[in-house]
Amino acid sequence: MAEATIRDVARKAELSVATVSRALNGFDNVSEEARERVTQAVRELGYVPHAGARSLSLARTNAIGVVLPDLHGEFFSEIVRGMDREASRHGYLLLLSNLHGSSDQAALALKTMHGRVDGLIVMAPHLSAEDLSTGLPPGLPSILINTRDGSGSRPAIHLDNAAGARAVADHFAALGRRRIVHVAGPEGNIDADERSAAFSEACANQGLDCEIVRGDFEEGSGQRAVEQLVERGHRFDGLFAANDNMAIGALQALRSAGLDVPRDVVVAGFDDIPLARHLGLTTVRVRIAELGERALVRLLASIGREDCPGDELHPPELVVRSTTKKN
Amino acid sequence: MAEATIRDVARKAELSVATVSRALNGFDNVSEEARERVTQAVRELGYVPHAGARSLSLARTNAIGVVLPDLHGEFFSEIVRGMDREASRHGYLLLLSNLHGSSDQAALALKTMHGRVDGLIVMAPHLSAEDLSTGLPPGLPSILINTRDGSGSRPAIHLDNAAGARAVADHFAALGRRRIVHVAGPEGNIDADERSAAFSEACANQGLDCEIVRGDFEEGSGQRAVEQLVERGHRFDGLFAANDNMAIGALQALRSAGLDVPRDVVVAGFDDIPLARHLGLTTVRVRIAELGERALVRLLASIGREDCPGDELHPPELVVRSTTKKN
DNA sequence: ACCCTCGGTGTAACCGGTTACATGACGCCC
DNA sequence: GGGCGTCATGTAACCGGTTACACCGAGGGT
Repeated sequence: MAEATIRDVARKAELSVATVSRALNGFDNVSEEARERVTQAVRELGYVPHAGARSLSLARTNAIGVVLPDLHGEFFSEIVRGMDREASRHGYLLLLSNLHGSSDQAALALKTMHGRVDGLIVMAPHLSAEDLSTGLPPGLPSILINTRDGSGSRPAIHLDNAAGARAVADHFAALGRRRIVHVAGPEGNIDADERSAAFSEACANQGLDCEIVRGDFEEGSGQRAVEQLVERGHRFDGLFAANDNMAIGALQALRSAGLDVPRDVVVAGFDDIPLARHLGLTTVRVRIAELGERALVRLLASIGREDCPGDELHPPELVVRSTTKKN
Repeated sequence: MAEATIRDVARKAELSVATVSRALNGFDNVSEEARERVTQAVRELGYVPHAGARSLSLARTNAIGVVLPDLHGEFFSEIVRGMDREASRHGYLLLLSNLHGSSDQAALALKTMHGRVDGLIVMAPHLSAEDLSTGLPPGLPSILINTRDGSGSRPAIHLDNAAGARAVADHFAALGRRRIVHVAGPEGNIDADERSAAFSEACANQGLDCEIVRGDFEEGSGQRAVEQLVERGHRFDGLFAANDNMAIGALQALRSAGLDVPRDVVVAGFDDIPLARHLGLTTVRVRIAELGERALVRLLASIGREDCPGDELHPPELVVRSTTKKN
């Protein structure tokens, strides 16, 4: 039983494909009788329209491409959830592509989307502006999230990493902490870079001593960072990790080393993943799902008519919990 | 600048579309010179092949449809991650569709996939076998996860909910607990139903007293369940929630009520989300990502050649942590 | 010199839908 | 009865690729 096509339906209903197509799409210039015969034939044949073919002739796919880096769990799940919520509200599907790895692979992933989607959401904190502009199919509406883009010519959404980092430095200063450690994210990642640059600047402004060690956004790297600091006898009374994952690893290591949080060391993270709330971790809240939702809204707008390109800066918000609360 | 098509490339390179197509796809019966001219023209025009059109003529999309219910965060993220890992290894993209809501909507979502994907992964614990068989496009390879399917005629993967639930009951019995509460998931959800049925049967076998209250898989419902039990003075020394989310809510409520875990009440959940490890929650480990990975592997197999339909049962594993550890 | 093979190329049909345009039937009005 | 508008329907081109098949020229064997 080969798949039935619209021509099979037309034959069975003794009508032309045009009429069948019109009937299926609810046009009003179709007689009641024809409509009847069509639904009958559809039922008998078990016909299901071929979405791919439809897209081709309509030049419209009702799908949005989502290109994400290989993300730490919570963040990924939340941002996709936000996008999905908005997408399904408007009858769009999400086509997912994780670009693990090299920029060649990234360019390929972007090209693969052409002709499959009506628009593209790209989040690639580790790609250069150049990789991006060569990779992005021209003429395909797209929106960038937390991505380097010199041009400013495309719609983009950025997280205000600097504001978040400053809030943490100010908070530490207000608590009277002076010797701070910052566990940064991987070099070249734009979020990591912005957070670390803004944080050390803010520390300098507040007269805080700030030591930077490098991590990779994974829990284990936060843990190792603290272990090494303790081992070489570095003293500090405040720790800011560039994301919650690393902060959580750091927490464990601090406690293993017999240091009390928040008495001996105050700890803060970044992102506000659900786990942070449960562990009482002070952090910078990002409202990830909203970010995804907003990206989709703007993308749909720019698919509809020409939408103003331009950056949009999402303000984060410091959430103080027990890892920095004086008691 | 309208999008360049393969015919534009052919014109510019002064070749036929056939030769261009062959050159682009790396056939070996193309002269070196022609190949050269094609790459040149492609560069000048900024040509990117139209994946949708390609799919139509090849009858192959290199995409897998994933239909999931509206999932609690961790689970969603993990299972998609597993699928994605395997998919991108084989050059497939994932087309996501969350079927929030009614079974009409579900049927629609399934149909929308026809002609866009080479295969379908469906996880719909709340759909009846009937809804499914009417909704699934025939002729499209598919695999079901944790889904009611009377027929057994399709490839399917099931979680051994019963074994997991029994393991918890046995564990509680071994700890000497007698008065047990089970916070079940939403009625009609196959996972919820299987867990609750197996658990109460196992309790009966072990001579345990088991009270069942209903939740909805969300954290808040676990919390409320405990609050109500405490309020009406129900005494119990063991609690098994049908998932970790609810177990976590229950934990909070127990502590607020001044009950000590594990001394007064032992608590266990189901799923082993990352949070469970951090909170020391005893639970039934599901290896969610592996489940997703495995689904994809089997689906690809059944796309290739005819693959044996049939169930596959994934054994879960009890992980004992501090919420039930005698100290 | 002839035939055959073979490698490179082009023409046109095809995938499964949509839709501009043509057609033909019908009713209405003068 | 002729002209016209309206409505349901059909024919065929089109979306942007792939590919079966035809074609052509060159080289080799006898």
